Amino acid sequence: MLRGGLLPHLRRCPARRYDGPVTLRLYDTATRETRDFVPLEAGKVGIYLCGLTVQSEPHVGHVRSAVNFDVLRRWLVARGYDVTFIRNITDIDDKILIKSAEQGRPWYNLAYAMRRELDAAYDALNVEPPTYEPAATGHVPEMIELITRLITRGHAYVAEDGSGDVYFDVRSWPSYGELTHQRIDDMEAAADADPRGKRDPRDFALWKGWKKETEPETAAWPSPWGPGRPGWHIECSAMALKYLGGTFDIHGGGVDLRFPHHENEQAQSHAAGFGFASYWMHNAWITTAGEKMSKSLGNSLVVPSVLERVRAIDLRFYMVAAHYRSHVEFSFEALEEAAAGFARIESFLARAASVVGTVEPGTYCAEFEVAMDDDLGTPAAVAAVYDVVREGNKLLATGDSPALRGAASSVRAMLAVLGVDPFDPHWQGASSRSEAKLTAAVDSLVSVLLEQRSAARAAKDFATADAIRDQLKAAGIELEDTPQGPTWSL
RNA sequence: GGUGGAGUGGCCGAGAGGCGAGGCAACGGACUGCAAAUCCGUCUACACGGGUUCAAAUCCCGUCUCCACCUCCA
Repeated sequence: MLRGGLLPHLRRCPARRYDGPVTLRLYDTATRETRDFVPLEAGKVGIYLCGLTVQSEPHVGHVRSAVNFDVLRRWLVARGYDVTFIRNITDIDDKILIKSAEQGRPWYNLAYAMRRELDAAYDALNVEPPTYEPAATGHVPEMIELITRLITRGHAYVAEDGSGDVYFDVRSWPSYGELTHQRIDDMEAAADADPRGKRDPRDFALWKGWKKETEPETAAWPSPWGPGRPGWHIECSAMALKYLGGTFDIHGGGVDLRFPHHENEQAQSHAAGFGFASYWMHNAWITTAGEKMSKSLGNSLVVPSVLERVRAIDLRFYMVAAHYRSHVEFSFEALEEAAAGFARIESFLARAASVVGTVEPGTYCAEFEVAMDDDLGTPAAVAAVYDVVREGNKLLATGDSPALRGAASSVRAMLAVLGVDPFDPHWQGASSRSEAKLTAAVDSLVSVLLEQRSAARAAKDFATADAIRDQLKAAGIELEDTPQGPTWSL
């Protein structure tokens, strides 16, 4: 399992001996501590991540969650685990119904369109597709079964107001509030909310009866309590239990989901007799102007807009360079700084490739492994990458060597865990065929100028040589003189 | 009212009792015809006030400011 220590020539990433077995430690929101990760079944990990409610275009905050958990998944796989990764889609809910009505189109049309937008955003950021992505509307029978089970066990009841709603009875479950360490009596009762046949104002809906006057018939499913649709919380419980079993390893989502969503999921799942999640992980926000993104105007921060200004790989690097439990104050300035830093890593790999050819991803350096094992310490992991890049840059001066190959392959391996390996076909394939043709055309034109410049330099006609360089620079092309000759980049 | 999180150098961002995180920017040096890139070096900070300790950014007490959740928002 231990794969570090194969790069003894690297000063800051030396071979290192561990005192004990390699152990991944994760911060568990439920216990509020970083503890050893022990899977329920050796060698296997089941993860359930709350995906999105597909009601509008995804913004960078949404994809941060996906990126963070994608890194978790990649690291678990790197550690040899067989990972089952389930991320759901909530494709029916109040907001979808309201927005689609406003837009004058069927709710399922809006949900599907936004789902495609979301898929595109995930793909743009190199978030690997989950093992399976269940949609809520495809699992109504499972939800009905779970609700029935809760009613039978005395933890849920049909509303007495004839609405067809079914509620979870929080007073029947003494440990309600356990996940977020709150007492029921301390919770702010939904202010002046219409009790709608609830026994306690904190009871939450498992099933929502169809409202004939305002809701389309297509948004109602038959059930023992009349036509209606599932509540949000029961959806995730039902899908997690179906695909991961009664107990599974990790349940993730954004911090805002801790309450009520995850609290409710846990309560109803436990009340139904299941062990549910062993670890709860929550990623922090990307904020703008100090506020959560959904409160901001947001339009400029939807993923496609952001990607008009920066490359997707730079955006992902920016997200991964911060710890997943830390607030990130989003700004294009900071993003561009991160991109400048990432360019140095890329530039090393490109120059190394020109010397030793393409190297396959190799071993991680020990510091990287230690950092990742410590609750996915990506900031320290990135620092370890920079250490190897620095050593690699020094090695470049001496030409081809096993050490240089080792450094390049190590950098690739570490970047791959973070999902930002520039040689990953995912990023390579981003450019279109016409772009490739364009690049080839520019290259042949630039080559002509470079030959002229070389001739001028050879003749010590530096005025001409510099004029050519300035001309190219004005066209947005930077030159770099290397031992192997001049190279250009945009 | 209840429950969490945050305040770090010019900027971004780690760390969490001692052993210079890292990056960006800037400046100096090496290299270069000059640049660029690269390498070496410089810039030593932790909201405020107390306290504990041989030692505090880190622990304790208090204060200020900000954010999130308690509304079906990642």
